[in-house]
Amino acid sequence: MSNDVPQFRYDAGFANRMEPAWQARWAESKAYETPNPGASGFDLSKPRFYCLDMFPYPSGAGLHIGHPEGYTATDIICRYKRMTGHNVLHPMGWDAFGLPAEQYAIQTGVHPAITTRKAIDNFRRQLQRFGFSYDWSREFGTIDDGYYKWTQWIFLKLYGAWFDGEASKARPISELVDAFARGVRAVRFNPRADEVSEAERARVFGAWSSVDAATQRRIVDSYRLAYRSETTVNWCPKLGTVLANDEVIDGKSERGGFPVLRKPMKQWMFRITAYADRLIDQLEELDWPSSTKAMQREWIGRSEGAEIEFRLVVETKSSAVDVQKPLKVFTTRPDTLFGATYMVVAPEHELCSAIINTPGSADDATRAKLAEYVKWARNRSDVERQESKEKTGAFTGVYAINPATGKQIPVWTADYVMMGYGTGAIMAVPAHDERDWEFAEKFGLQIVQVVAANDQAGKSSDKCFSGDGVAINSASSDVSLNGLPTAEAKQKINLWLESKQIGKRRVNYKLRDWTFSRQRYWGEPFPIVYDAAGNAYPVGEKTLPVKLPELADYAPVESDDPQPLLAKAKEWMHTTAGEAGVDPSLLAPNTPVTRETNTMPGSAGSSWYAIRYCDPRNANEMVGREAEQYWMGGSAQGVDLYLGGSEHAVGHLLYSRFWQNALHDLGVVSCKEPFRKLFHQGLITSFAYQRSDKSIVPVDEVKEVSEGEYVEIATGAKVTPIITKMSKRYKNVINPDDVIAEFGADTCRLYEMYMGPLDASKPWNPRDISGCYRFLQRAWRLCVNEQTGELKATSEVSTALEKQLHRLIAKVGGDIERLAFNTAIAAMMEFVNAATGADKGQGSLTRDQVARFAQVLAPFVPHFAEELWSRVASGSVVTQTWPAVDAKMLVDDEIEVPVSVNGKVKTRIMVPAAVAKEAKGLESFAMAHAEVVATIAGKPVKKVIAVPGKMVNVVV
RNA sequence: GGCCCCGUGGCGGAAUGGCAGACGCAGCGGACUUAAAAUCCGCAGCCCUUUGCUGGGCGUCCGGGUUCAAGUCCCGGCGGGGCCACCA
Repeated sequence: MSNDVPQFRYDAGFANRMEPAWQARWAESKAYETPNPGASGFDLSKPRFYCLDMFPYPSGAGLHIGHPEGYTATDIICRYKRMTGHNVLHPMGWDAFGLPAEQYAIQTGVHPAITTRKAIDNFRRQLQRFGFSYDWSREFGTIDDGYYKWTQWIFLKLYGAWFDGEASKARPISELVDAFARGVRAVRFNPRADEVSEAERARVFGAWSSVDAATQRRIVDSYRLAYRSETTVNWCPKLGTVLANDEVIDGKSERGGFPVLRKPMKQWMFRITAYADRLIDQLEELDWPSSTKAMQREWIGRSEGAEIEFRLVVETKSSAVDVQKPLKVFTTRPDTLFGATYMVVAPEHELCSAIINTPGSADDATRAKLAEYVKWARNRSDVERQESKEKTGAFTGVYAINPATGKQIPVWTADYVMMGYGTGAIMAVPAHDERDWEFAEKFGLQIVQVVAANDQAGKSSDKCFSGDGVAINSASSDVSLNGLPTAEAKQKINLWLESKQIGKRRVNYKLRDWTFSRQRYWGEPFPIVYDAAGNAYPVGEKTLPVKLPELADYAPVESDDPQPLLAKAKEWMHTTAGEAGVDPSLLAPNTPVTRETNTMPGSAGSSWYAIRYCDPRNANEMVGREAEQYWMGGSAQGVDLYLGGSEHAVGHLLYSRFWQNALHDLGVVSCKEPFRKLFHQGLITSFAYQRSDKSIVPVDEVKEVSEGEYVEIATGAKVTPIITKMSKRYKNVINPDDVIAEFGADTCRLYEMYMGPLDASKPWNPRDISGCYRFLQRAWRLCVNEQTGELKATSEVSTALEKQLHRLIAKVGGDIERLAFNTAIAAMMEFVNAATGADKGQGSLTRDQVARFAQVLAPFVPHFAEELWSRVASGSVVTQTWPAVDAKMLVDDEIEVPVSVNGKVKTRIMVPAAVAKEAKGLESFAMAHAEVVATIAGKPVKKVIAVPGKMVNVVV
């Protein structure tokens, strides 16, 4: 380090001194705080811009280099929007309840309330060091009781509502009770409230007041949007909790990768399935990546088909298996009914247990084998199921009658049929379904072809054909499908089934209701208490929040018998109805009650935080009406830009939409969809090295022996550089703190935006970052004297540079709008290169040009821009108006137009701009041009295409 | 296996159907310097040709097609990535 480094050189030391200083000034002047409608300083005439980052989960490890990628992008847009006259809402907060924090606490032995607060403080410090323009006055965490109070309130709101299938919207539960009481048959109820049979519904209509209270309660409860149900759930013994479907990846827990079993348990559920159609249909209106929309559509998995009833025949004479009760199946191919040669029920299907538990329902040997298979299938984990798709199964001993052919067909059980989808039973058509075909081949079951492929009918009978074609072998005395194309055959058979009352059209969904209970400690308690009989009562709104009790021991006990942790907080758990604020007309205040001891999942708090930011300090409402309508309502509904990773495509992004829709139905919020525009930033990857056996060597165990040649230090063996996810194991994790120390925050921000398109996954290259660093140094030297720190400005205006500056302003503005930050930065570099080239020592930009250049830089490198601005004008650059573009400055007098012959560029000619902007003029100008004439060399011209302002193509 | 996205120099990447390779990294040459670093100026897809100015050919994974014109649109392969995956 020599001491002749100029005092005002732009380097890391300089950046690290001045950046925190500007951050302090911004905080002091509340530069980024946004008033709400009605507050002083609020200007209703400005358009709004609500820009939200997916808030982070504050982990002990601190910020990852991927975080600032999205945050820098939104920061640039927000800064630009402020400069172009918008009211910008740009908040930040913490998604802080949930498994990872609890697991970290268990590992470290420190309470999650402490570790989480510490992690939040560290995250906030790191984010602020980047100079992001968040409105910190709106900050909150999902663990704040002032926030989770309203999470609980929303739970109660949805608990107190049901889904009216007729109106396709949620309504207060009181309206359902009214409808029952008045016997209004016109009200069609949620078709998936399966716990109440048609018969029972018919019975209570018009006789509601004479139905006993317990039955009333059971019926009403079965309609609620939040309900308790005994269903098969994902149980993870190692984590000691139940998990939602999106938290289970390939049969293992998303957190920790532990095995997950399926287990029947009584759980709080959300009836998200009621919204399946709306969640699909409303995707149309959203400006979202098409891949994410596709993922949501597939996750919801709507499919149309028919439900068909098969009469059962029990060979042995036993009444134990109810032969009156037909076996229902769902199929998307009712047209193949004539080819249904056997049936399969899931091992968990009630038919299996009925046969196993009833001696004589089938012969003893068959029953024994069935019992053995069902037991085996139940203990088989999802991982095992996915590893081997070899078909397994057992005969149940009973037969069914194919209603089309009238033939007896065997009923089997096999774990390739899922209990959770459709009715848990299928009709098997081995000729036209690959799975059925495999199963039939293995167990020697009959295969009957009933659809012929359109192109070569009947040729491929040795293999299964699952496409559409023409029905064959499908006729009885009653109905014939022969000769009909698949679509028509479906229609005809559906009509026939309906006329015989043995089937009906039906839509099925893969989407399951949202499992909402967790047996963990670190989450929101449910606002629910139970009486001695186990009936649930909502806690009174006035007593919210139900605070999470202090608990010293929150470690899970690995077990197959789920026990909620909050049951350990005995004093908290046992209370009275009055204490819990239960409506005294339901329970007398002195009635002893126990609190629900499950907690809500991590996804609860994140399902509505976008709404709360509109009005985060409101103690009386979850959100004030005026604030919500201004920031999220109106013609452009929802958050104007929501940015985050694509890993939340079906979890968080679906749950949020569900809550938003339901809250909208209930009149709590004015907008139906939470996120009008969504964008995913790409993954930042890193370099690592691979041995010849594909194993990966940590970066610190490798050295470069020559250009592009790397060896493993320990062995001297050659290794190949590869691009991979950052991982502690590979020692290729980039820490933002280190990058800032080496280059400053502005350079780090700039590089992350310069790496490539925002949505692309791209590798971090430590070499490339110096390009951005050098750019800032060049720009600095262009405008500032490094020795004195004073502005370097000329008084001579260069028209060329002035034009280029206007182009830059237009280009950068347009690129920001389309989130193309890399090309915006490239344009700035070009500008600096041109201006540096014109610099004869005293600068080439005027004071006014430096000012506008600083304004263009401000969204990207705000500290740098402030530092520059402070040398040309007073005030802060971040509150300036975006510089104007003069359209006249964007055009040249003459433009260069390429002339090609037969599509190949042969020459370039200069054309007056006025001539070039019109096809005819351009054509005649070009054809008269000496160079063009020479190029054509007298060949006969067949055709000339002149594209105004672009090019001329001569066809000879 | 199904669906979606992608394939451009040594590398990251530019390019509303209209001049392929902007900008940056790495590289090369020059200036400044005793020297190096830094900085500034310049060169730079590949191949052939010319002493040189130059001239020519081939080029966006491969093969077809549409078009006056294709990296871009269509069809068929190959390769990479993501998501889903026994959903009847």
